[in-house]
Amino acid sequence: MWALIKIEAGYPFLPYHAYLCEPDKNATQPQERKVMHETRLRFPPSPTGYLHIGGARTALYNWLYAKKTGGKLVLRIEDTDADRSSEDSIQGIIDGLNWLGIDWDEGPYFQTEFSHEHRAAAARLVRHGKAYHCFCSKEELERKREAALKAKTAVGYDGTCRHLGEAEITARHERGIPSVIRFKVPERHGKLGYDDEVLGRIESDYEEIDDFVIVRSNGNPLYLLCNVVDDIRDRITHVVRGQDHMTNTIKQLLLYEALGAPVPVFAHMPLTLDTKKAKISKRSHGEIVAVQFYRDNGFIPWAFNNFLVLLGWSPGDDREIFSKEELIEAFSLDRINKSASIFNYRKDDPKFFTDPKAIAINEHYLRTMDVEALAPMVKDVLVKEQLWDDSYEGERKQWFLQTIELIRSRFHVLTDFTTMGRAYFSDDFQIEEKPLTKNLLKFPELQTLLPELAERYALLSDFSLEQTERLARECAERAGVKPGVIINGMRTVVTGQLAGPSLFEILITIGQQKVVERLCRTPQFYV
RNA sequence: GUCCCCAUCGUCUAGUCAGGUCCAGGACACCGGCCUUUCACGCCGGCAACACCGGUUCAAAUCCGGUUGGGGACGCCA
Repeated sequence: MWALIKIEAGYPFLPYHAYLCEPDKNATQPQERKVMHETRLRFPPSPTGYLHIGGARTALYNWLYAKKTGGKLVLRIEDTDADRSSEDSIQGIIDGLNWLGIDWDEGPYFQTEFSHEHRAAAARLVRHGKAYHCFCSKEELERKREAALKAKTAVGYDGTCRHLGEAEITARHERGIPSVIRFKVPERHGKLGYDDEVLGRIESDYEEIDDFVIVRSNGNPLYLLCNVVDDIRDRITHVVRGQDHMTNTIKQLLLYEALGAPVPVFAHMPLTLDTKKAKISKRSHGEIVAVQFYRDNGFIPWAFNNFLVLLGWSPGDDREIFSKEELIEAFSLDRINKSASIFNYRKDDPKFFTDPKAIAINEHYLRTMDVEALAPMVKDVLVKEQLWDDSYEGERKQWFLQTIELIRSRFHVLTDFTTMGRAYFSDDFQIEEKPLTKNLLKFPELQTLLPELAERYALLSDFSLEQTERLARECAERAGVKPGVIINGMRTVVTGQLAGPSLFEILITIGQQKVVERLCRTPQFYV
């Protein structure tokens, strides 16, 4: 069981380390022998919308630390607010985590399934005089709050019901006056605090802490309480969450104490802000902060994780690209940054649809990862656009892999295979405006030259790099134009693109028959 | 208004705890060059920051104090 070993002077709590120790009867100084229990972390999203990048990053950090320490990650859906929770968002969150490849060892648990425990805990606190019924009405409280705000004085509960007598409480209950349960913050002087793994020592004056509500008037327990009760039950050893929870942590410390439970290690990660330095949220930023958006826009899952982890953490050296194993190895809580980072997405930027660094990291993986590993991801986007052919996994597998290899260095996201790379997988593709005018319309002679060249290509028994290039250059020479005119004209007609790989490589890849057909179609673009 | 947290290039950051090796390193973005049938990749180069003031010290991005700025919390939301 838990052993309480070391008391830190001046604080009513044991430092967390103490709770992670097992007593050693033989040791003379048992506090020096720290036997760590299995680390247990949790990701507790509230199902009020899709998974957004802040949540994903929190999940990632928890997951990484669990993996690093050989511990467990618990997924717990905090659905205590029935009004705002939805089945859809539960599924959305799970889908998002699955896509990212963040797996969990236990759960998903649902907070509502444990409400009896939360109520029992609240009842126990009341019984022990550590919480009390408060009969102040919402309106009254709101009025006081407004007044305090207006008078520019402290905003917070004034303790009206804190000292109500037994008889008075019973009387009010009998009269049917609704009440909430408030936690009774101990009357102590001095400070309350904990050692944050990221921020260091965090302290707060007891006087600053208001008696907070733990159970609503309808009997439903609130987050502050549920969260602690669940963490105790789930034996959570490390709480890694955003800095927006810092004031909650102070209050929850009191709850742990009142419930007689060991305090976990806390690590508060910096928040991710938008380009105007406001906290990112689903409501004000929409799809650009949704994990799903990155899935749908051709991101490689691990590349996205790699980007996210760098938003507020660094390994201490110059490395930025990590394999899963490397990242787990390199990750640590104490190298998490203290200051908030900005998610530098560029709204309406024609070149970058999100943070340029995210795209850069994605490109890196897209261009360097093993083609065999990339192929299934390319398959997914092709399937979605009805460009997939089963032979790409059968007799044309080599062709498929080589084609990916040929075209990927120009791509940024997976969906580029279906847009810029469309002509490799389908005859139904558009000629882009720019190459049309620049490479085709500008040279009317191509209307006859390209079909002529097509005829020669059709007769070629050896449709090779050397032969296709030789005939193209001969064609240019006969017509008295620069080879580039022929080459870029062909690129345009064959791929629809202004830029691409070496043209003759393209021809071989697309194949003799299709190349001939496409070259013959040249005149139709001039009408 | 109160409390808490934070502060290095445009952005992500290294360096801060153990002051000198930092007229501050890397990445992305941007600009230029090389390569080239195009575009990209790649390679080479460039631009660009210690918020401010004071103190401690032989020496401060680094330690201390203050100022300013930014963020967060202050709910019968999570």
